[in-house]
Amino acid sequence: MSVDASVQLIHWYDSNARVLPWRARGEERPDPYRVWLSEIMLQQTTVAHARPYFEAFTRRWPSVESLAAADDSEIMAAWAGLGYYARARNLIGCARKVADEHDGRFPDSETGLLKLPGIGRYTAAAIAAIAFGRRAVVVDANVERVVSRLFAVEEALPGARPRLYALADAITPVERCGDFAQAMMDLGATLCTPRAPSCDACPLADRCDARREGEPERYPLKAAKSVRPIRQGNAYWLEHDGHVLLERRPPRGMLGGMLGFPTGSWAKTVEPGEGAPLAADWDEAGAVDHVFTHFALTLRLYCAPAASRDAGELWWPIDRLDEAGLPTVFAKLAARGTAWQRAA
DNA sequence: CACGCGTGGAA
DNA sequence: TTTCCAAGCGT
Repeated sequence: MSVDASVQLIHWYDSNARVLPWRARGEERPDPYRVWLSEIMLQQTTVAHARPYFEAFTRRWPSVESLAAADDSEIMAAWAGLGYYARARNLIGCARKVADEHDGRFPDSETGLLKLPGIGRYTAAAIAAIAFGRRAVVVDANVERVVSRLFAVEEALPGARPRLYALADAITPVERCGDFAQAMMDLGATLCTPRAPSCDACPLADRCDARREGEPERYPLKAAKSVRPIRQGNAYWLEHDGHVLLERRPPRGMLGGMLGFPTGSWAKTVEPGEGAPLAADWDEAGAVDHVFTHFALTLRLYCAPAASRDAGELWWPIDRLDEAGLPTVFAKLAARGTAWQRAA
């Protein structure tokens, strides 16, 4: 594929680009803060899922300085439901570093951006290209799919990554590099899709080796993946005077830094009632199932009234649990606990 | 470099 | 119902 093919793709993008809230309109350069925020939210996340979060964040925190000044707990709660919570912790660290050490301006080079928490190779390249017009090789899962099809790459992921990167590098132009990157991603998201790609509408169909072979859906080849293990555990709903006991989870690990109900251990098999925060007449209130990336979890819920509330503990008003910013698995438990409370 | 790390929509 | 997967990063 020659450079004029990238021009061809950008031409397609000029009339087919998706309208997205973080994209600048017309000639103006997009706001680096909004580009950064969108790129973090979009990591492993669909546009449809990220969009309302982006709208809420930018309305509440219109600048990196305002975000840097916000409380951790407010930002974590606003992120609740978006998943991969390390992104939110790194988002906070990055905003404060930019505000405190870079005078509120994002670095305009890949190497500068790479020094910031939560910004890896893809995101640094994307921000450099989209926000600052730099020539950068932007390779995400969309680009890997498009490139693997264009050149019918027979090597499987993840081993093919260096080869796909080199191929992407070879077709990346200097001019309008940010638009080229977004064009590749829009192409992957709308036409060159994982299943049933719309080759008939593709601006690069006449240059696509996979299309020529007749099985574009076969690419990218992927290594076989392992089975997802199943774990179980217990969760505890302790109630007093219209409040329920929550705890802030440790800053690292599963759901790190988020609020949740006390739980015992999560393991292949867990005894009923294991890990209770205190001795009580626990009432069994059913169970919830939840599937994470690398394991499936069943949590049994135990409910009991508490004799008192200790200072230093986090007791949340039950009728305002929807404002607590609970990760989805705990939001499911909250629904069961609320049902138990109403029944009692 | 392999693994840990969420979620919800589509087929 | 199950499987796949979506603008990856940190360790």
